[in-house]
Amino acid sequence: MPELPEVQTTVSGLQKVLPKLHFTDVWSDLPSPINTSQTFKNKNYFEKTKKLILNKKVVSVSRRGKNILIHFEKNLTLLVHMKMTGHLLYGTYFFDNQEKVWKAKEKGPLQDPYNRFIHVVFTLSNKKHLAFSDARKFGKIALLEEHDLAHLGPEPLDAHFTLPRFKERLSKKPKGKVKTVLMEQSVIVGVGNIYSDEILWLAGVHPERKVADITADEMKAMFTAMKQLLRKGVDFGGDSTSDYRNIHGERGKFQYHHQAYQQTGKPCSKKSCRGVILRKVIGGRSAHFCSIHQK
DNA sequence: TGCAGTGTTGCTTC
DNA sequence: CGAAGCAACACTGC
Repeated sequence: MPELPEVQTTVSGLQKVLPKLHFTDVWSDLPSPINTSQTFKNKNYFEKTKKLILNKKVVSVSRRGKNILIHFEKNLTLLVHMKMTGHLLYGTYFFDNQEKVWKAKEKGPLQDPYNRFIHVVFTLSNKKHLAFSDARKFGKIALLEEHDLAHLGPEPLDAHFTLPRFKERLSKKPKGKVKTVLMEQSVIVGVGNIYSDEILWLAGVHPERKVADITADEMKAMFTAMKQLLRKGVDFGGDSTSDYRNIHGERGKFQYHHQAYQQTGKPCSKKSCRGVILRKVIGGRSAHFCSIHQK
């Protein structure tokens, strides 16, 4: 789910609704949420954070890599990472005392089954809610700290991110397999399993090629494919192959344009290529690629 | 029915 | 130091 285009879709949605509002309450089903040490899983941390963010106006919402940043007045920022199965959902919710879960009042996409995994609910000053659902509870919600973003590579869709810079970043890991390196957030942010498969299919590069052996032409092809596919992902509102939803509970449409990801066994759709899409575990992730044209 | 597979990432191990 | 493996968790689908 959430790679750069999905996170950007969520952020774009939040940018339309959150600024100028403030949170009037925060609920969470402690101690079940959310991920590791300094997060909402810790009751003291939750209470402390709640006290800090309540009644402060949201100034803006931004994205850094796959991190969502909600900026409040007084220089306070809340970081939300959706990891595998997180969603931020905006709507009017109510707590069902019988079933002990939050439910959306609206009919429509927000009635989605993922509501039953809501673990955090922010009540907003317009009486609506921002709910965080997360089936696998890998997600992270915490106050932003300096070191959270320190290790991150450059933004691939930034206009200043050029081909020479792309080569320079990848060459930090000359011995790495190219698919793995593309997904490393310290090299470039935003690319995950789906988009890396699609980028390498379009560029015609085998996912297990060592970075040091990639030719200049191939570098250029990967760079172009990366910009093109991430933009396409944003344009289609993200990828809902699995459970990604935007803040209104609606699906993205990038999944209808996969050429490689989860296309195992299908004929390759590249013009006059006779290949078939293979699946292989590379670096612990399932990689999908054409048997012929990705060399 | 059981087990393999699922977007991420950070920690441990070699 | 870097690369690889695995754990965090819970569900879906074959």
